Amino acid sequence: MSRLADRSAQGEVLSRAVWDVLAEQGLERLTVRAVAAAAGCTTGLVMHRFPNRQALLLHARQLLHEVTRARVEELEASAMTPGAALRAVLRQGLATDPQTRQEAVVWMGFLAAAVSDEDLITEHRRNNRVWRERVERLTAAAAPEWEPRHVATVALGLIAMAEGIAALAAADPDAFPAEEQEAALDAALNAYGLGFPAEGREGPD
Amino acid sequence: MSRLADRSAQGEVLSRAVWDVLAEQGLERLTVRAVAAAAGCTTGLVMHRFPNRQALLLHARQLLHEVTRARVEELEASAMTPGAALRAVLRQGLATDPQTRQEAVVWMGFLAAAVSDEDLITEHRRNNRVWRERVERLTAAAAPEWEPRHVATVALGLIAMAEGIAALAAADPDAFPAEEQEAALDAALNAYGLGFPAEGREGPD
DNA sequence: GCGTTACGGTAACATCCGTTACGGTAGAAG
DNA sequence: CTTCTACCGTAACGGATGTTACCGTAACGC
Repeated sequence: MSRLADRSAQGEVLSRAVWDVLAEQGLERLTVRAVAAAAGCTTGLVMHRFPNRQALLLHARQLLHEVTRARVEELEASAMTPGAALRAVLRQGLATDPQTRQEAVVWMGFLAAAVSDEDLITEHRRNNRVWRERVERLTAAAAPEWEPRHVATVALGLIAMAEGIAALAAADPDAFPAEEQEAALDAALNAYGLGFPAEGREGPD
Repeated sequence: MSRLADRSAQGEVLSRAVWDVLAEQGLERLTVRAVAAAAGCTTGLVMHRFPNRQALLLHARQLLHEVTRARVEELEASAMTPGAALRAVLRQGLATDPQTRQEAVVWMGFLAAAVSDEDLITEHRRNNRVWRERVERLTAAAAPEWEPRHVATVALGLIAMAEGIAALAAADPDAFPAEEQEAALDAALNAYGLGFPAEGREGPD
């Protein structure tokens, strides 16, 4: 029983080691040995936990999705208004601190790895479509009078902007400080008419 | 003299081979042998043209920047208005056809490779800052009444959106067809108040 | 026409990779 | 306490990688 828990916990430790190597050494140095060293074990444990390197990467990718999904759902649940939920959910996707910056680098590494890995690209597309539907749902809730087509277009713009800012900031943190990232996000929300009601958008209440 | 031309031309051939391998096989399979095979030569020629693999990648990265810069400057020069120039320049950064989609994948591969390559990350930052200044200049020309701070914020939003859309479409072309990409860009330009003056400013209804 | 030189292909080198097989060991079962 | 089993570290293997050394060959100067 404790064995099963240990097994699962070690899978998470190894996946987080994958993230560390991906963030600090890049995809080219993402070897089984490097992951084992980052996790404080040997390649033997890694290869007993996962059938091969590809499965290890896939598990790390899925865990990354699961972690961000949990964080996003908590943000969404604790938001006061749909507009605030939309902003909070998009904001967590930026690269404004070492934590999120590392996640952005890892995210990019998985994307680059997916070019030659059918499982990774499938996982990426599935997760991205879920993410897109979430932002569309939040956008529609924040602007109930919009037509679905416009909702989808704006949601795509917001998703792309958040992802783009994260990529830019991850690669050049000094050039894109946290304040500028958030200012760009808020300016976009305001321009779309999704800013805080007090600042311009008329609310139904 | 023809020797020098051949030398330079072969450097370009090899760099384009780097792009091909990066786009079709990904960063993990970007080996000197794969590049040589894509270029139709052997590793001997590659290693005589460049001192090592890192220099080969750096040259390919620089050539990619040079090619896109030339294309962007031509678009900018032939645009009728600053607003049209801004839109054209941003539009070429999307991933709307096989050509630009491949470029987006290559761009992402270089970014992932830059994590463990000091020269590549330096080159990336320099090119990105040049790119950012260009978009800021075009934005300021399209909206002369804006304050510099707002220009910078909107330009960042536009750059991030274009880059984000390209990344999304490169990884999942079916989910992000060309029309949706352009619609998102136009919607953003309109929302910021940078749409075509002839079309006026349209509301979300 | 001939020697020289530069160019590029071939092959080898050491190293590193993913993966596999084996052995020791710690903990559970009785 | 003994036995056994599951776990994991060690070490090896075949293959691939970046890089180097060597050698044939084709172009250029005289």
